[in-house]
Amino acid sequence: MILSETGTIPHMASTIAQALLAWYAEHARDLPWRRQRDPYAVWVSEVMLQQTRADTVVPYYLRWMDRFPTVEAFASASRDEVLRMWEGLGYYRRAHNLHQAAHILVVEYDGKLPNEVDKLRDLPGIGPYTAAAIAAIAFNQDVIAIDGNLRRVLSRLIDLTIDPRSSEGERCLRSWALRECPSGQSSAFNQALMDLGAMVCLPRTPNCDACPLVRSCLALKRGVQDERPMKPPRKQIPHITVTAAVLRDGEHVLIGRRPEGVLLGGLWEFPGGRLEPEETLESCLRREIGEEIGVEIEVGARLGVFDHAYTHFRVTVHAFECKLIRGEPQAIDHSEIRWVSPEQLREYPMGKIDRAISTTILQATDQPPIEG
DNA sequence: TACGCGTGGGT
DNA sequence: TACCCAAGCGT
Repeated sequence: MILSETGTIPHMASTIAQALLAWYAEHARDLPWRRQRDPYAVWVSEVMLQQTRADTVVPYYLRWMDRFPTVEAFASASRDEVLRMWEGLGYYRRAHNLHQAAHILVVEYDGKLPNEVDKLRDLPGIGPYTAAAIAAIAFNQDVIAIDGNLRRVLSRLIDLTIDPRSSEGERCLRSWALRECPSGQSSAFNQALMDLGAMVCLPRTPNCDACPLVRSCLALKRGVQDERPMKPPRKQIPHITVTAAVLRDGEHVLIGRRPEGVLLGGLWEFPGGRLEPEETLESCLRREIGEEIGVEIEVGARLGVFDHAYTHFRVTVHAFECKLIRGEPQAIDHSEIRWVSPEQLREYPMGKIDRAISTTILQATDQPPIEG
């Protein structure tokens, strides 16, 4: 037997890797981005999958690849169309960075993704995980892409007693996985661990009976599988109250585009803002519209109340019909403002709450004639 | 290192 | 209800 330079036996998979890959060959999820190995498709899917479940991504991915089948097709699309295709997926900076990176690929790489981790890592929106995932899945490079699934699966397998998100914890997981990964099979190896985490080694009540690695799992052996991975305590999230103005001028309503880099950056919204202590909803809205849009308004009927939970805070939005009293609207806090008809609202990418307000406006506008 | 950045499903 | 948490990245 010839040993490689590192002293390991080449192409000799460990017992764990063999069991894992055999399980994967039989149980791999049939996901649309797995039906080919186009690096562009792998890239798009990986970015969509950041902090997002596969079931959620599937319809977005299919629509995306249908509309933007190549890097060039995507790069030449408008910002608003890209955001509309992304609307509902969240973390909108991902769409912005994806678009930026597409332009770089067209100009510097002939529209092709590089196969090296370091070059991938330089593209906007591609961090350590996504760079490794593309290198492994699309190019079969011997790297480990550590995501939430791998953190959980590997933490249990080796019974890691420290936070796997810490640099020390991640180093442990990576070096262990790299030793186990059969050279040249990183694509299947990485995806097998992800599928194991997504289907069997679940966050709560893992289905150890169905696990191909049940005999190797140290946490199970010690009965601490429910306490892995170790996680730091969470902080409480605040709940804020916000007002929003549906400012009308004849048939049109006013919307503004949020600047890039903030919450819901690049998306359109109904202007308004946070309720300060001792303020009424009405005075809050008059103040906010004065500050943001530079006009005086009269606050009319309440259009609706909308609740939403973001990752770091919870919000209740009170939307009001409003009329212009004095002044010409200006884009002060917004990058752009526009008067649009209710029907045009659907063309403007929006977050969850403003889309709900839009829908309420449209329902009030398009009230079909009552039959009978 | 810690935090801001969305949304939806599960319990 | 309220909380958890999911194929992370950028600063």
